[in-house]
Amino acid sequence: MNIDTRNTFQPGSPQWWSTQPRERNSSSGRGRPSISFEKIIATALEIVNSAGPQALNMRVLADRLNSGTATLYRHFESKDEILAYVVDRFLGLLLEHKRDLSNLDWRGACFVTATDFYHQLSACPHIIPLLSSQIPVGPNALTLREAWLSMLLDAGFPPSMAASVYTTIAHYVLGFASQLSAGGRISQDTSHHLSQFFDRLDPALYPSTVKIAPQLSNISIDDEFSFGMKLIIHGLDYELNQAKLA
Amino acid sequence: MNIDTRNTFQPGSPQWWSTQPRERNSSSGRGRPSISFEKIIATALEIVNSAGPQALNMRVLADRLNSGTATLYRHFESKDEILAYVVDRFLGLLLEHKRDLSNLDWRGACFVTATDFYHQLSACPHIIPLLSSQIPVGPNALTLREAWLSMLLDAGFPPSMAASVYTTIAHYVLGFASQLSAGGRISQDTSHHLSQFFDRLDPALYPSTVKIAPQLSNISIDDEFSFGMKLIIHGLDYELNQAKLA
DNA sequence: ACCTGAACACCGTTCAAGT
DNA sequence: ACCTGAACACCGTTCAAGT
Repeated sequence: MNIDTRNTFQPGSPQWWSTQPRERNSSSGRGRPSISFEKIIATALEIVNSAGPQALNMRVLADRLNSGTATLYRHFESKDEILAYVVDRFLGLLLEHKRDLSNLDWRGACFVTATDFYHQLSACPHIIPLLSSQIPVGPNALTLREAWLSMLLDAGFPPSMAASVYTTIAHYVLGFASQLSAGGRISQDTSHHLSQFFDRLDPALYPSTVKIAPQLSNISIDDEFSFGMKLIIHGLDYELNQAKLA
Repeated sequence: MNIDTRNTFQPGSPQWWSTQPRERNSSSGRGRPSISFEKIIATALEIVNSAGPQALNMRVLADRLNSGTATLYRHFESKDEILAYVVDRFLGLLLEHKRDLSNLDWRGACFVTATDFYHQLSACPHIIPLLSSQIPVGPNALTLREAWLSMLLDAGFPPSMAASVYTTIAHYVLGFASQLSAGGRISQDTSHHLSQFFDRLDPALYPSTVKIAPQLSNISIDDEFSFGMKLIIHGLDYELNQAKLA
């Protein structure tokens, strides 16, 4: 736990992103910096992915780059800015692995896209807390959002509904992933402990919890994810028909 | 941003909770401590609610209690333990304000319970990041889970499905609330900035995003929440019928 | 001009001294 | 026995000195 928000990230004033890809001093002729923008972010993402956000501190990052902490501040305003770029680079992975959705209807496309997002998050659980603490507005985030929204518009959702659908699904995936990261730090060990904990509860006090204890902790989290996504898509189907009738 | 997880909370081994309400040295006759367990948690919750988790540090908390930091460690093992109790105390508010659901069917009960939870989170947005970073297993968390699960079982959901439904809705509410807290730090100001940011995007690059920009940032977040909850409940209705037929 | 070691400020935690 | 000021370890950030 231990959420530290000393330097509050202001998602509403995304001061680090321009609407055009920012030209960083990556190889600007004379006086080229010894470490590049890209190299810093790549290294930071490596550290986060392998050891979690708490393992990323400016000293470790600088050391890994054979540099000093102060040098990092020549490239980035703050650690938060670095983390924002790390998140966007992670979202870039989704773009790279994007599947062909052209022969799926919107139901299939929603399911596949959400599931791919979820699986990518499962593969990089350490990214999840970072994603919940900011509204991603980097270039890759924008591209992903655009793809989602245009798919929904093409499927015939009215604009106001497309926005709601996008929000609903995004929140569902993120909410699911959040608990994944909370429970997933040492997941094999953890779920066993959790299951034991629920089993040991007094059945007189918590009859339903005890009854469902095996399901609560042993069911495949992936199956639970699919279950909820199907619920949402089914509900969407209904709403879309209502909207078309109106 | 700036997620600090130095002292990782282990949700699977909830070492601080017993299955019976723990008897703390609140007024144990002789040698009573100058500050009580309850007083510490109440003060910590006040600080978190009014100024956010980042404002809660051991020095501030000790000062507010006219004590020293070391004294806090006579009552709690760590700051994380304090935060876990803060979360459970927050969940206690939900129990206090619980509405009578007896004349609602499960659809209404789901909707009302999820919405009340969501509203309580909106009223205490600073609690949200704490909730996503742990699986609550305190006494109030257990009582709430029990109420949910027994309601679902009573409604005729088979046990395995009740667990999935509980998980789905919990994740949805939390995912929604997460973005609320990410975007909600200075929400009135923030949503204006976000909307400006989306408006200024190049329509050639992000046509759908620009088209939906007003919806994306201006739509009432409460309406979006209701929309998604209705989707889920509608989907549940379908699944429950399927299960009953099988 | 660019880089960076060293310092500063801050915070969780512990310890030894005080009552 | 209980409390707590002071110290320790750690980390984000800055600054002044070095090249």
